[in-house]
Amino acid sequence: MPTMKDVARVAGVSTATVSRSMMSPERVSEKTRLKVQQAIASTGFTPNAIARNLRKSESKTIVVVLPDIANMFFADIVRGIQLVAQQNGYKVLLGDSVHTVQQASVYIDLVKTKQADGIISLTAELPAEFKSGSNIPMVMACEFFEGYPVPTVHSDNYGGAKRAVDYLRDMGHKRIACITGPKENPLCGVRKQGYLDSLQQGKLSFEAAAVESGDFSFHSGYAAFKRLHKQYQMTALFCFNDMMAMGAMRAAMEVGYSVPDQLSIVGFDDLLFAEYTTPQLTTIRQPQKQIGETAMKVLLKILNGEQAPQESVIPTQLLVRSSSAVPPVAGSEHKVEGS
Amino acid sequence: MPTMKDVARVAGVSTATVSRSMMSPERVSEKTRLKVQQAIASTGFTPNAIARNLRKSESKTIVVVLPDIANMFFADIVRGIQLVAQQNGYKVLLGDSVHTVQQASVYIDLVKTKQADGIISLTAELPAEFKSGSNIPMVMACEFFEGYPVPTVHSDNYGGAKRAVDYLRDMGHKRIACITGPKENPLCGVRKQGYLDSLQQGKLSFEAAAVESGDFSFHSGYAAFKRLHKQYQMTALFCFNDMMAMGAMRAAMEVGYSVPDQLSIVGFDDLLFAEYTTPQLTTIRQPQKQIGETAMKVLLKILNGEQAPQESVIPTQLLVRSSSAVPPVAGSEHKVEGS
DNA sequence: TCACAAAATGTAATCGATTGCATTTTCGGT
DNA sequence: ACCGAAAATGCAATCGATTACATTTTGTGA
Repeated sequence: MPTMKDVARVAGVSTATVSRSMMSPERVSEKTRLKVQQAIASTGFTPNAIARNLRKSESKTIVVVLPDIANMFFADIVRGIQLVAQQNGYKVLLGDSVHTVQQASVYIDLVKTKQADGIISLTAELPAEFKSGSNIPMVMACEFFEGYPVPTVHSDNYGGAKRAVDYLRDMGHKRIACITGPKENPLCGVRKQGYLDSLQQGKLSFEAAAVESGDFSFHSGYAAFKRLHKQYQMTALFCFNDMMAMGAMRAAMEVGYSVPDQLSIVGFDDLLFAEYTTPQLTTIRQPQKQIGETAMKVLLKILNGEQAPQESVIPTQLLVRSSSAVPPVAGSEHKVEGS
Repeated sequence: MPTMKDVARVAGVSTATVSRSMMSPERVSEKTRLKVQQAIASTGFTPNAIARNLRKSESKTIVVVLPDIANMFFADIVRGIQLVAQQNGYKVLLGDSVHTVQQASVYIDLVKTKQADGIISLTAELPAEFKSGSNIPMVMACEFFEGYPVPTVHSDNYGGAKRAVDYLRDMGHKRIACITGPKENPLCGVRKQGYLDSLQQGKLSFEAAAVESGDFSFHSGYAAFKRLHKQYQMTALFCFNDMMAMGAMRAAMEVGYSVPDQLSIVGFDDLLFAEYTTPQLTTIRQPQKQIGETAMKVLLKILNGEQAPQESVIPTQLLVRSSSAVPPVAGSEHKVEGS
């Protein structure tokens, strides 16, 4: 591999001049700049970015940590990050942590070892060091630790959940069930509060039997519904994400509910696939691209040493499709087995 | 940030000793190694990998170029790559090329500039330089240029397609339609040959009207079916991927086919979602993880200067689920509008 | 034509680790 | 206690670029 020295020799100048004709061409005369360019072409020289990074101690690279590359929810967030990063001369690399802290550490080490300048984490499964604050430039998107010292960007989970349930109430539903995510997930607490507040606002009483929890997967939604429908007679169901909503929809159909006539289902996320289900899923859309853009902007501020907002909340949006409708008229509800 | 010099000063040794106690501990006495370890801990030192990479001129990092991070088909391939990479001390970073050659170049430049050691490309949308052979360590997985000098790993497209159509024939289907991918995609030519050969082997005549093409997206599958069912009366449909199969299934149901009673549908890929459709999709499974593992193994050979196979073909597998069945008895076929 | 500021270029230090070679220390054997 | 080999350590060059500072060249006005 040719180095700058080779180019310098061929062009008959010093390496400093070669470097300058790339970094700050205005400081080099037209004539020599041309010579250098030709020398670069004839040698097939590509600057060794490692050496440059070492010298400038920056890599113009940021790493995005994903908990699961198969989870399409993150795709548009990454696109948003990429857009803003590119506009500011940064490269984006992705790391799949496969939901493990250990793998996440590998990517975080890239920053510690100066191979990357900063991190945007789309997962909360991170090494403990972040709980006490660290000096690694990092932004969390989508998830958050409560009160942890890491700047966070996420959508309006409370507002979105409340909007979903308000919508069902407004159509006249009185018995609204809910499938939550894992209880320890802080985001779930917030969404659940939205659910509860909407019920209360509509003077509907909360029943513990109306709530089941899953782990955000299709199968957990399926299983949760199978438990749920035995213990609670409902006309509407709000799920904390689309995957579980799809699983629940499958389960509901299997046990004889017709959707949306006897059961309205609302999800959360607006996955691409939410549109492809039959019936198409009504859901709360998270503006993923905007979340990504915002996260990157916050990270840029941190990298530039500016003051960065500790928390950025992005509004959500209700998308009404065909999995939800007014409640069934009395007598046409789904009959629970054995009752 | 503390450097090795700081550690050396604190431990009262030279930087060489510090380096050695990390790189080759057996060459350092027990006593000093301990001193060094304490010094490392007390200074909070993390080695600067950039400096190391510069010196050793390797980064132990490989980059995987994805055409579209939202396409879940690639997820398990990445996992397979990651597994083998990790076992061999390599880090894996992903780059989303968003189907553009320009973005792909950015990631390829990482290798040219020594920030990464090699590339596994999951897309054929690459700069022209590869057509004539390049000295960049690279492996292509899933796609391939015909006759290009880049080692390739892909599944048995011909055999998979033929298997799918054989299966439909064996159940008694006589009118088997097909939705292909873009005609210019080399992989499509191969799959189509599998389709044709199976027809011929079953003494079924090929009709041009039985074939429509899409671009692998849900919507294109949907649109292709809407064209197809007007021009060809079929009892079975083979789609070149699952997304299009899902789109076609939606379209088929909309125009009144019942699946699988009146129409059997078989896809290709085995996406996670193929299992979640109603009815569940029969498909040709590509062993994605194995493709990833193989690709990484090939890349390792290249990186180690060993002889690498130019082409590796991974067998596929037929997964029979509920979107396919024996053909309808005479009289119960779907009636084409207006006929 | 000369003086002097501005522009162009070169010299050499630097980034932070690794490592070949030289030097010092340790230790077993006598 | 002494010798020599082996083990441990240190010195300094090196990877390939960037850049402060020094030096040379160019160009301008009188």
